[in-house]
Amino acid sequence: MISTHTHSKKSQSLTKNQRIVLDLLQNSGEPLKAYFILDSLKKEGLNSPLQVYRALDKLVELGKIHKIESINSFIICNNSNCASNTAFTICERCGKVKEIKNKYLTDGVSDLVKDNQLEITRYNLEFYVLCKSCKIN
Amino acid sequence: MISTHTHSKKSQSLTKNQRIVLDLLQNSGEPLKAYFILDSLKKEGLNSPLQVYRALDKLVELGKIHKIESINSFIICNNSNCASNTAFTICERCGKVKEIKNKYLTDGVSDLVKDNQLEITRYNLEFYVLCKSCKIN
DNA sequence: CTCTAAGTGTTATATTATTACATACGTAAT
DNA sequence: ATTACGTATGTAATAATATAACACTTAGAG
Repeated sequence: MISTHTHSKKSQSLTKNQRIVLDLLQNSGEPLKAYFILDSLKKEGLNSPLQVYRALDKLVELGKIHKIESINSFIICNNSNCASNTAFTICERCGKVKEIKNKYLTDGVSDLVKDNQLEITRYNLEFYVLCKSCKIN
Repeated sequence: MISTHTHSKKSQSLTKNQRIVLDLLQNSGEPLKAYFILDSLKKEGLNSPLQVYRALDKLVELGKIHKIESINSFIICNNSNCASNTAFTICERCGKVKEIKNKYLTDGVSDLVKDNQLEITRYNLEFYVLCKSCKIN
């Protein structure tokens, strides 16, 4: 953030590996596991786990994807700027994951911060649910 | 839950492996990793990861301990009856974990359920913070 | 052009968790 | 008391997830 007139590096400068990993997650829309990503991108030139994990780490850092801790999976961020704060529902029956952004939730988080005098840097919320279609069937 | 006058099985019938794993977590109070537990309990007769994981699974199921997904660790439940709902703060600097139970938070969760018509079966909330002592130093 | 930060490619290895299978144990119904 | 059944055990093997170490390359700032 030193130069002012150049294009922001962060918005453009994804490397090849970061790009292809991001594209895969984007096209998928679903949470994917690192080794699945590796297998899927062998033909694009990814050969080792580390290449995948490095790209994933960077993309998480940039807020472009999220890690869903309880299923060791990564998913594209569907908000433009949720940074490192994430909240998901995960269907216990079919495994379907949805990212949620909810006024009540964010308010709840704010209150929690206030109440406990915590300095929350980020959060990861995982709600296990029975999704609507699984509820019906 | 068929017989009524016998002691509740669930409250008493921990097996030896479940007992020693629970005791370790109880005495520790900190989150412990499965393989650390294994090493610690070699002298008590635990020999394989599976023995540990089976005990841990059962204890989680009984609500006596929780898994903290983002650090692959297990911690004693400090509430008597939070079932499978968990909320933790994790200090990003020192790693210290605290289980939290907070009116604002549970209210927020309730609202979220109402708002999204979700049938939440359980949740796992992990808040990364700078804890008080790390904040000072 | 040169320096530097970040990324790459590769091999090896560490860490976390499960499968499979044979055996034992505890409780309840016969 | 014996059988049947659900749950736990012990053990070996292996799968799944993630990182360390090291030499090399690239892109962008000055």
